[in-house]
Amino acid sequence: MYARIIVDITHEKLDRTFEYRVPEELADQLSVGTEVWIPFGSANKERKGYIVGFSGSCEYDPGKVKDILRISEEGTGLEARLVALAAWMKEHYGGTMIQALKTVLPVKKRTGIRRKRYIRRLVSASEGEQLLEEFLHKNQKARARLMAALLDDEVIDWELLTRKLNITASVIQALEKREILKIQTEQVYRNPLEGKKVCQEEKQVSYTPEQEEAIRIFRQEYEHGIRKTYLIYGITGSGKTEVYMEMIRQVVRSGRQAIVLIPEIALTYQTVMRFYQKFGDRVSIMNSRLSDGERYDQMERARKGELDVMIGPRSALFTPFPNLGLIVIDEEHESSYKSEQIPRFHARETAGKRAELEGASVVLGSATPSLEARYRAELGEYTMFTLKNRAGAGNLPRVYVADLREELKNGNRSILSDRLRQLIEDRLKKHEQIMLFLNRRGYSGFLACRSCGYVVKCPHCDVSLAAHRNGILKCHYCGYEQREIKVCPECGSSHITGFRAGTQQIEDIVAKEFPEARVLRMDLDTTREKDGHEKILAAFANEEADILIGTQMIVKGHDFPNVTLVGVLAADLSLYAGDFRSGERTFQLLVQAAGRAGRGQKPGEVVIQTYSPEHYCIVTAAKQDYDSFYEEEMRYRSLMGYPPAEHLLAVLLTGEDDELVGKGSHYLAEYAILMERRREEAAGEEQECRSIEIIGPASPYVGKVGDIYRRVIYMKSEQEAALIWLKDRMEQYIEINSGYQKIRVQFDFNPMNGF
DNA sequence: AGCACGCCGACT
DNA sequence: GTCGGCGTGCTC
Repeated sequence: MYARIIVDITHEKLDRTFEYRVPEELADQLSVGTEVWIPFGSANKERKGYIVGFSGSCEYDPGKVKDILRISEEGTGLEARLVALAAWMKEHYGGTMIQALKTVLPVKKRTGIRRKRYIRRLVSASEGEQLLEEFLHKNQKARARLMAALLDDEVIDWELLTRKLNITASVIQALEKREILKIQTEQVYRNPLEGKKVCQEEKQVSYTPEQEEAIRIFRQEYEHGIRKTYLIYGITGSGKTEVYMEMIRQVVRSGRQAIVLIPEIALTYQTVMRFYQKFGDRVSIMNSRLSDGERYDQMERARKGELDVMIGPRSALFTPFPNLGLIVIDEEHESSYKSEQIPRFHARETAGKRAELEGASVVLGSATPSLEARYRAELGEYTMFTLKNRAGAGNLPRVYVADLREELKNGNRSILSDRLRQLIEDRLKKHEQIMLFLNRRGYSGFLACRSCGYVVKCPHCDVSLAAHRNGILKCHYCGYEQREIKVCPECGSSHITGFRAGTQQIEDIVAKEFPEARVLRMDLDTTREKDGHEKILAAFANEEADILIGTQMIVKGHDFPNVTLVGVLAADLSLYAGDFRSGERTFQLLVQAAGRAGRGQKPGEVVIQTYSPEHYCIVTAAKQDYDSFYEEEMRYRSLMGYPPAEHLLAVLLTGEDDELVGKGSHYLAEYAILMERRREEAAGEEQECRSIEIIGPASPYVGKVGDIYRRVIYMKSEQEAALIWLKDRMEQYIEINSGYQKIRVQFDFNPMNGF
């Protein structure tokens, strides 16, 4: 018997499998995911590897195949469970086992010099010049290149030298021996929370009856060994965090550990401190600002049992706790929980699998639960707790919907409705603050009638068509095309145009209309500088400005007590963004934006400007009525077969040659149809078989990025297993066919953003 | 990543 | 010839 093994995943050049013979005595102890020691390379250096598969015969020259040495002692238990999780991720999200392993076991052992490495020049500039002469004279090109680089900069990082200047490690090492340079590694280890004072005074918290109920049921079930997924649906201010903390305390008390996932953007000092105050130094945080070393150090502390709670974004899900008891996912609906890298896993689903492997529970929380989570709750797979009452003071804001069609009829062509303009004036007088929010996405515009609100949609997919410069309207799901229309088919108006408005333009308009107001703008341009984000928010919090204008980024987190007016300038922009989640995203954004108004003592008001005031997303958001929104949205998803009603697999093909990508996607779609037909025939009378619908290939929203061309094929099915089966077939097909060598194919299950 | 091998100019 | 350094390709 032979095993396919991945050798030491820390090196990218070894990103493939090798075949090894399985010794008789080990045969019954090995399985996929087992960590083993193997001889590798001409020196038979002992290295660790992971088994990713078995076969009876070997493809490689049998004379050269070596034996597995032994099972790695460390690789049992925890490690094996994480590797099993990686195998599940590979299966469910596509990609290679190596990519999956790299995601799950982020920074491997501190073998030698991992982390960031720098080269420092030890000799003086004049000595360096001499050496450079010497190397040039002796025709030692690599050394000369290195020396010249070191004369320009005393310290250079390793990657730059090896990648860009093509200098090999042996050259650097040779010069190190001659004491011309020094190899330095960044090695700063510290607890990111160290130095922050711990005030462990147990504040007496009183819970609302709803909070108490959730805590009681969780405790009861947890004590009885019941492990499952809970969904806490709680409006803003209903005290979800207190509930999580009590649940975590319960779990920690029983000797187990907890992971708390929060969206990167919400990883604020306040949130972390709340946990820190409750759990002291047995809490650690993980964020993108930590260096690899610090991150590894935190992982190591978790593994050794020095921590009880880990807080962090998506990647914290893989914290190697020895005895994991609970995974909390706050703001569960956030799209940042879906990975943009292969494997494109969703933290919610992956947390479910990890919890199952570890014997842990999962708690999801949101004020606007994702359709997926709410649907699972309805199916009875999740237990839902509802927190409808605010824990503290504070009232829900008053929401107005401004009909931009009416404004147009009354001769107002401005970007600000009369209502919004009046309210802005009022707030400026009262010295209260205002947020203006433009929910723009970077997609090409859709076509809408400014007179009646009609939006041109795809007849097959019920998503808006995207306007292209050549006067063609395209559907990016199925490839449907039609000519741009000049007159609205509903009302005959010629005011049918694409939407185009940027934060910059809005800033100009606002400045012109309210010259006395102090305006801050927050978008990609103004936050590019380091900490630009925080600087702007801090300035606004200090009331250095009256009006803050921005995109998505201003509505998440951050309380500004003096903000009493929020204006959503064009709700339609995200409503017709052209993918099946547009409605859900719009509802979430509107509810969140509304939540920004009136966080302090003063009551808040919200103005939602739209051309479609009767659209259910707008109506339900204005009333803050999640349940009605869910009903409507779910009806739409079921009708169209979109997730979570059915499963959707997006296959994204990219490559430098447009024609090649076109052909490749065409053949792949043909092959998928063929396989699907064969699958149906094979299943024959077996009733379990349901069909897969294959749509496309089509050009995605962004048909070309840099010089890379893209195509997308969508596949829908009620059965996830059928889609996984088809994905496996396609992966095989791609591997055998040489035509796909120059095309990258990615799979994305239930994508968050349309392509 | 490490190691072997083949290539190339420099020097005994 | 042959030595030392460079770049490339392979490792089951």
